[in-house]
Amino acid sequence: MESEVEENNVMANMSDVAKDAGVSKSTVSNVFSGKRSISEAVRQRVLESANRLNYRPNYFARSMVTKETRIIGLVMDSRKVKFNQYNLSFINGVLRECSSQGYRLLIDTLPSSFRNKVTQMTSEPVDGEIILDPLTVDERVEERVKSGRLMTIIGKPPRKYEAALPYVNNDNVQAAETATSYLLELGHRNILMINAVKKHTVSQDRKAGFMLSYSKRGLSPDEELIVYRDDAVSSAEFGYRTVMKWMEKFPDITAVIADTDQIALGVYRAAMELGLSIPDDLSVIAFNNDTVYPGEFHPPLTSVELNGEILGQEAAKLLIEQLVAKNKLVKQVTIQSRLVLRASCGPIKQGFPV
Amino acid sequence: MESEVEENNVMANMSDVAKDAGVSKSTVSNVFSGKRSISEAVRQRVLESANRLNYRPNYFARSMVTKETRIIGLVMDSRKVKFNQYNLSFINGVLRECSSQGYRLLIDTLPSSFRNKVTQMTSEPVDGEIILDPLTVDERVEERVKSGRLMTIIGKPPRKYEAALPYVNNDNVQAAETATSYLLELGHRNILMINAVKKHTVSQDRKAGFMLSYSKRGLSPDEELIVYRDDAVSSAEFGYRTVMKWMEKFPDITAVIADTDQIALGVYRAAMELGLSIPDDLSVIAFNNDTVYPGEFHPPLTSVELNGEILGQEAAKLLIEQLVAKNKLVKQVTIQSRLVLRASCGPIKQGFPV
DNA sequence: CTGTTAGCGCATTCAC
DNA sequence: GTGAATGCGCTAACAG
Repeated sequence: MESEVEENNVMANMSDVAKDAGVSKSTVSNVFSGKRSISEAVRQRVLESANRLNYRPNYFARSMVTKETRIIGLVMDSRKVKFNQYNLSFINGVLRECSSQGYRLLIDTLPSSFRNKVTQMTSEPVDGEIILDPLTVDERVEERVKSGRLMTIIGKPPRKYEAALPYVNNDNVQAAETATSYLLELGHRNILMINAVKKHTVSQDRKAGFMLSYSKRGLSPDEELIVYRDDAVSSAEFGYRTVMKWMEKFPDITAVIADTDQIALGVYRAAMELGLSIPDDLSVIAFNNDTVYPGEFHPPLTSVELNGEILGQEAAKLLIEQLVAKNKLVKQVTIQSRLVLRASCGPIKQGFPV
Repeated sequence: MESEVEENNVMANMSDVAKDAGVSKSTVSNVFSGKRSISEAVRQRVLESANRLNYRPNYFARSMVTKETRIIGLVMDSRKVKFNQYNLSFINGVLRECSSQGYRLLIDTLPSSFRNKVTQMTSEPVDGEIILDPLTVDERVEERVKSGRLMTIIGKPPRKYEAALPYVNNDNVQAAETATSYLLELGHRNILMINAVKKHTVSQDRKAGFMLSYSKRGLSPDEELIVYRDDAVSSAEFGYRTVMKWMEKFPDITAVIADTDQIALGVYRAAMELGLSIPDDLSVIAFNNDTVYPGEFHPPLTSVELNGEILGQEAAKLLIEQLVAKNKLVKQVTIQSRLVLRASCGPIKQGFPV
């Protein structure tokens, strides 16, 4: 009993197994690495010994000589130490790809205060990294470019590196255009666009798509109907207040495009309070950020699926491609969004002013 | 130019730095490990050389000799390859603790089909692990106990190891009792309890807390008012349908306890449709699973905060304690839930039957 | 306070 | 097919 426990704690190494199986170390090595074929008899003998001794090749010793870790790093925004729900969909996508290609995922969230201490200044134990929430000027990217580390960015990379770094991103112009066009086709003309925060580039892209959709039809929107989210109140509250306020000033609004699910939550409440039926009196579309499931709205929310998971998966795929190619291949992937029709949009009411 | 790029790609090692700074390898080692004090002059000289050569100590080489990785593994349920939003709060908690103690987090999600291939059978590059979503009989735990690996479990551990393994868990009995007592104190007697799925142990604990609260007051609930969630429809839909159905059969229901935020979403909709005002006609409490922010309900949802983040943080803390102590210390942490009063509950209407 | 030496556990030349 | 050396980059004992 005692000794059993003892054995478990002291990890056997390759020599132990070689000795036990009566073969040389390199034979054991080849059994586990599969690099050279070993006779089935010997193979079995080695595997048995290994099993009996509870042996597994040491991850680090192997990595040290092969110079690869088969670990991918996920680098989050260091200003916050928290993933949000949209990040979660990226992660799940990354995870799916890693899992299918045999990579592990390391969350890199050590504050720079830590990393800059001399005793913490180590190389990262990863083959490459995925950068989340890139900034227009991003020192994480800067630092990695300088030391020649491999990476892929999710989102729009720092302008400086836009042509030099691989990234995956949504086509935000197209996303907004898709939503807008759908509503225009239904006959809506006065569409309230509750946009992202103004300082994020995504809001500019969305505005562009919105405008583009109108102008392609020889129309032009009332720019007063584009309102930017502000951070002061919660998303739902902002959606609610905006609709309440704008509907009063522009009573001929017949449709709303909402930046996120949560905003749509507020839009729904405002509609309810104003006695507006969705979709009969008001059509609603949201850019889906996987926060509230569209099916949990009533009526189910028509949305532009941003596909966070796909983005994450593509990012992982792109990074692993680089690792295998062992050079920095610069490839940019744009994911088109898809409009998923549910029940929150309808044609404009007959007799309404157009 | 050329050579600059070249230098970046070929990682310098300790000997290079030692040579460049004119000192021995061990001096360089000590500068970076901080194990022995080095004269400031030499220290600076070494740091400069390191900086110039873009040197950082190799993570794996260090780990190989120190026998510690300063990496914690997060082991998810291998049947699914996806984190849900409740998992996310655990992760954020774990991350916060890791970040403050200088540990990295490795997501372990490789399918066992992969891990069982001989060429993939390596030791895990972690010092210890946190197990998510434990099952009543869990082979992940089984396997780790056998090989003597350190771990901490979030949730209720397999019965077999309940006394032998460290874990952190909510006090689900207390959580349900708190919610129920609050409503009973407000005068409610007919409380609809929309419970978790029956096969999960949590639903039994919640039922126990519910019953306990009544019996402490010499009351006893109508057990028909305890209904278990089923997986057939979405959470919100289930909440909606249940309230619609039960209110018809038991029109004297004046309060609802909902298993999750999403269910509460459906409860709110049902109330709206039945013309019931919250909280005047119907009080609502939910166990908060961080899915929809309570403030995004209208009126804001009173809830029992399950504190997923705290759970995650405590789990990490517990695991790191073990790592430092270098032995399996068995300690179990129970987190009490807190009732957060918002605006969805009120006293029972006067004149109502009690 | 600094330098020398010997491994950590493995993969990878080579010979056989 | 198999086995004996060499070294990956580092830390930890030494000795000076």
